[in-house]
Amino acid sequence: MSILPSSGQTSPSFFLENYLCPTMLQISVLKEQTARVLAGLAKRNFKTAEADVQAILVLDQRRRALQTQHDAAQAEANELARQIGGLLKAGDKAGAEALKVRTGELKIQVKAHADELAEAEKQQTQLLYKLPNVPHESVPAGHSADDNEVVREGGTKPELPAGAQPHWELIKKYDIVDFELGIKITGAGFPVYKGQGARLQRALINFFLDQARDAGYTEVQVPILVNEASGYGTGQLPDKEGQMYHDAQDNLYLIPTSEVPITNLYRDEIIAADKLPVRNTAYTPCFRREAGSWGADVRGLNRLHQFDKVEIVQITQPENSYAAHAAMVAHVENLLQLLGLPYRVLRLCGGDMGFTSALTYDLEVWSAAQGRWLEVSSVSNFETFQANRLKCRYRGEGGKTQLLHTLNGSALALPRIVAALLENNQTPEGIRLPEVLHSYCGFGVIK
RNA sequence: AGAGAGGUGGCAGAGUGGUCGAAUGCGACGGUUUCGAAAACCGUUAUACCGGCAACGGUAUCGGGGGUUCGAAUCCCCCCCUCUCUACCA
Repeated sequence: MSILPSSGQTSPSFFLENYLCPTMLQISVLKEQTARVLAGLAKRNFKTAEADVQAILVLDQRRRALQTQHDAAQAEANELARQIGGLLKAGDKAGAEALKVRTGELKIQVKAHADELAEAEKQQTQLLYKLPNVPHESVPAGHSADDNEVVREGGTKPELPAGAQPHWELIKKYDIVDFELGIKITGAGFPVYKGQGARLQRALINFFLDQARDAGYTEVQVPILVNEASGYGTGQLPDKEGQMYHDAQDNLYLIPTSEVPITNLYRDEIIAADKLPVRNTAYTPCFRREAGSWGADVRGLNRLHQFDKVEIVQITQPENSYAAHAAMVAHVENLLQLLGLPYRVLRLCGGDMGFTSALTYDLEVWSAAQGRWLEVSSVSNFETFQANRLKCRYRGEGGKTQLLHTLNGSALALPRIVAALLENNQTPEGIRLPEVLHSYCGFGVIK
């Protein structure tokens, strides 16, 4: 059965009502590793885990029993239809009519079984949708960002000169980002970059893409509008509908991250073993409605509706995914080191981790003038959680298809990097950019 | 946006009510042959679910959903998508 339509647009309710089997966690995992699942969900403070898992397993048993019955009845009906065909060919009309009696009964049975089966599957699916991914064993328990674990820090926090300013003052001083203009033509959260500001954006994008390419990632350029199936594939739908800009006329969504189009490239694919691991990178603008966010934390470039980001994505065999994950974190760390930004690496606790992730490291840079850490990257391993929906598989031992692991990370998101670069490197003579950017920018100092 | 054509296995492409999960070709894989390779020949080559330790058996799937029928790739209805021409346009 197909989780997603092989082609085409679908009505908004397609996935919820027509179910099929869009499981997120695999039933087999729930069944065989119940204790691990429950312990993991506890780290996420997921209160109803035990009852939900129980209910899913009971429904699963029921579902399978129903399918066995359904299949048996259907098999009998198929056999009778064959016989009727033979009889009619032989001219035995009476014999055919006699068999049709039984066939009529079976038809009713099959219909009843099919309805029950669909209902059981629907219920099961709805419960499965509620369950977040099971955290990796290294994930600490916790309720909020305060419980995240600082894994390590790098770089040195700068001593700022007297009269140092936050980036929202600096961008005015050097006239490189204009929020007022953005408000005029679009709205709040859509800045206009000007002059050296615009060139810095372009430089960072190129720098990040080149670094990713050097690290073995293949650059792709993807659409920034995606269809509904893609939203479901990576898990933005049905949950985070309100976070995405939506074009109702064509039922397309503006991507919140290029994770969505890049990962969906591999939707419904069985990837040949010699093509693994998949390593892709892309630059795209990203769009987030960020409904309901407000306050001092969102000043300046800290939080925007549109921002630029270079993303790295890997798709690996299960046994390799955590090594890949570590390599991705190291890649991002290296970027921050090259940029000379003080940073720290956090292992997110169960309560702060995204719904679909099994393990997430956040990388934060020190924003000297604001005196706070800013998240600039989030590197996650989704294990099979996304792949299960995407039907992204490879052929493993004995030719059996197996789900792959999907991973992604920001490498990097620009606005907060820009904020930190501006604040940390401010001098009376201007903003001294790190060496690696000079050739990309065509200048070394913003003034 | 207007008009038309079409959606079948990895690809191409037959198939208009019955043993069709689907001819044929290409590709891929295995074998024969060869010192080796090519060619030729032989064979294999979809996915998901259910049952089974397994061998294997069953069910479903010919864009999606519904209907007619004992039986649907094939007939009917609705929807989606793609292509071509026109219009528009970087």
